[in-house]
Amino acid sequence: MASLDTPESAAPTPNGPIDPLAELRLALADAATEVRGTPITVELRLDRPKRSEFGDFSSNAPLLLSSGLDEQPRALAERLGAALGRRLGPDLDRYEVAGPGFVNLFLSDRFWRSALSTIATVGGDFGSRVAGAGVERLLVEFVSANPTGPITVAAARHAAYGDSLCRILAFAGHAVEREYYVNDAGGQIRRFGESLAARARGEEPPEDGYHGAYVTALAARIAGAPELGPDELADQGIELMLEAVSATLERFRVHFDRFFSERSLHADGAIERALELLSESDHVYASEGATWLRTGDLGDDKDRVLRRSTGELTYFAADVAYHADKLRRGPDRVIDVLGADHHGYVARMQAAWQALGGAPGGLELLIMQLVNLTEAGRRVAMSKREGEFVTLDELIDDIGVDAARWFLLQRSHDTTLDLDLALAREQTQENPVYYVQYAHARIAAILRRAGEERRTAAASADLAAAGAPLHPSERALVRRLLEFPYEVATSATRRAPHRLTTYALELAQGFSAFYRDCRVVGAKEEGGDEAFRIALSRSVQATLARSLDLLGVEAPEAM
RNA sequence: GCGCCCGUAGCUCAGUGGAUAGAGCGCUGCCCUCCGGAGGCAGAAGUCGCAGGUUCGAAUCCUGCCGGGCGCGCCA
Repeated sequence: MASLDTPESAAPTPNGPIDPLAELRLALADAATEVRGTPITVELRLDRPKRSEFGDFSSNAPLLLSSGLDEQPRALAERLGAALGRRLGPDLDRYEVAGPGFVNLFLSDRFWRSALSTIATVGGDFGSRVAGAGVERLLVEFVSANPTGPITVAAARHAAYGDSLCRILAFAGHAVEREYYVNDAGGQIRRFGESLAARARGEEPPEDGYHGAYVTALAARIAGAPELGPDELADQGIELMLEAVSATLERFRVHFDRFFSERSLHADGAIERALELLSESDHVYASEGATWLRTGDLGDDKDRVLRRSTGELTYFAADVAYHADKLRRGPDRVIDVLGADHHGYVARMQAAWQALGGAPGGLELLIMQLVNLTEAGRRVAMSKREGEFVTLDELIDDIGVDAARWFLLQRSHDTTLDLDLALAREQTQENPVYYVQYAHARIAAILRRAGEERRTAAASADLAAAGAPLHPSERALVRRLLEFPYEVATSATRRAPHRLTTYALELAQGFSAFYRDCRVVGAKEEGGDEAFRIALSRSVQATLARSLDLLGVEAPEAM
């Protein structure tokens, strides 16, 4: 059963009734306080019942509130329903007490009309939050793929997820900065340079080097490559690779505010400064010729090396310095999106964060699981070393940006994902992304057909005024719209963009049912309310467009 | 061996304490004088991995097993 409660951080804004459902929840809490006689401490929710005979909304509040009281849940439910009825007045048709102690609410047309009126007034901002408690300044790092090769499908999932998450967080009212950490230092860069040097001379790269065909092509683009040394080649190769990566990401509608270079941390002494800082707080010690961070005392399995016995700094040392930099910039929260192969890294990074003086919970490490591409049951292998992989550019060429983003976002980030290329390639009803886009385009066609005059009339009509009785499909569709603010808030707090693919699909289906049952243009002929239906269609269109925008998918006017 | 993630319909997966567990694909059967048929409707299909526990109530929380993926460097 879908829960319609609002997460704590998504309290209704003080500047107006932009969320009718939140108002309903407030009325419920108010009524519960009256019935109980003392302020309530438990979180009360309004659920969406699975069966229509259980009402438009359902609450289990009596079951929760009766604990510790003498009163039976059903008796409490009866009093709660009555108290709620006094608050909602004509917005409530009736309530029923059911099961072990649920109170089921049946709202009136007056409620639905008034709710749509509110949604239509808010327009494209419906579901967004511009103020209120819980707004944070967030620094989100994602992708951060090594600049030694093209963006792969695995990194593409990170890109789609991180970007969509940022869009959602921003829409939910947070201030978001997006950052890409460029691993342009260390052993792999040396191997990259050596591989370029070998290819430039027409030789095979070293055993542990990079063997992809793109390395040869890259070497060919560097002027005078055969005469250059590995370091110089690596420098130029990384520069070219980063340009390509950035272009691919922009093509994928993913934009970063900053590319943060690992090498710059070495160059400007930031790592040394971070080490000094940690030494002052006694988190660092020397042993076996190396310098260690005492992560074992802070939840990690063991201590970790910052400076090798050879004198070289580790990748970890640079990352610690990077996070010291993030911390110094003062965001309320730092979010890193990491690959599944980095989950062993989480404990030491959290330990380092603590050692740096970061607030508990101030660093959030999200682990992305892997992507498998399937094509007619066959799995497409991906290994950057062997050069046998599908790049994001190839994926986009194959199935398009919209399908690629939708399918990569469709599943929870912590589950492995199978992407069926054959299905994603379909431009028919079998493909959910086209289904949703089709619904959007169809509404656009209907509104075009309605014409300027009817649209203007609908825009200026008093939607909340009494009118023709609403069809069940109309009420169901308004209710689906009302869930949008909750879905946005939940997607944000749970870092779960995939919820919006489900929501968009359900909203599109709700519109299809409405379209089947109710004429929009010419509604009067069947006793319907044309202005209401036009406004409803517009609101659905706007909410579909917003949902797709948060996913980074286009909402076409025509297909 | 230890750690993280996962196990829900034939397939891919939603569903982080509520009533008879859902969607998409696939399958079966219907519906185009009707605002976009690139669509819609109906149906078949499930021991929610297994076993205990907590609870008025568990796919959901706890414990133990089983199965799969990924990790466990003075690599990045």
